[in-house]
Amino acid sequence: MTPDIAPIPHLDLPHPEPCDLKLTQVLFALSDPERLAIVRQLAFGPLDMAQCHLSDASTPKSTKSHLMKVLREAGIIRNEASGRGRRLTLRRDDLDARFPGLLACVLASVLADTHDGAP
Amino acid sequence: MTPDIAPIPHLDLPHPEPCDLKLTQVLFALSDPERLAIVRQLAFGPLDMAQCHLSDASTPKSTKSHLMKVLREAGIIRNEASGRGRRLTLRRDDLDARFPGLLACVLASVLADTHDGAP
DNA sequence: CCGACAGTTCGAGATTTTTCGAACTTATCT
DNA sequence: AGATAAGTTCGAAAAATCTCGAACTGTCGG
Repeated sequence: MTPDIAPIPHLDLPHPEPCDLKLTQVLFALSDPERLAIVRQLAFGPLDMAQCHLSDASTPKSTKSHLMKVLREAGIIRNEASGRGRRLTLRRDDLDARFPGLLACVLASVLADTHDGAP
Repeated sequence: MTPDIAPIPHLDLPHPEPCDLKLTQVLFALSDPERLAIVRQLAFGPLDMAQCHLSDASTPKSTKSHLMKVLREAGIIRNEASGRGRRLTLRRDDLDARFPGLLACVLASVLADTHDGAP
């Protein structure tokens, strides 16, 4: 058998078009604390994946990768190859075009939650 | 044994306090198409549960009840006994106090989605 | 009071998500 | 080239959700 159309490695991953973003999918992606924390970190600008931390630093790479996948497939973040690693960017404009104000007030609420645990 | 504090039937169900609303829980509750459709119907005012329709009219009562429970426990709707049935109300003010603007733009996006299926 | 409504709760099975290790790919460094 | 670092993908097990029937509670009409 011919190897066919080449398996294509995992460089440029698929990202949904702005018009294809689904509200329910976006809300679902944001409904997980860990993913929401990732979005919060990206609110201040793009980040290399290695610089983007999870609440538990000992979480396996595959789990982190999966969290990113859910966010990417929902159209919330862009995940591009950059050198040896990956650069993560919040798709602010695309989200705002499709769901005006949504990201802004989610971020406002998240950031207002003054990272406190116990007084 | 004494019957104790009376098992309490399913009249007044528990509703979270405004300050106890969790953003992730709210987003999760809204992330389901069926639940979002319910919220859309309540956007124009309270409704008796019997008047609140699901996409599939043949869905069992217990399933409908469960959808309402998720919305109620997230603090999105109020579910009060009213005569033989139940009255559902969107907790607009409470949601807006805790997550300013969130419900508004979710509703705006949902309502903009001009209930069309196929052209 | 009895029966028809209207809904909630419980439990079990079905479906979906999450988690994590192993194998693999690419880029950088020596 | 070989080694290492950084991630993705795959598969399977674990955990969370959903779906639905059965049993139950309360209300309203006769």
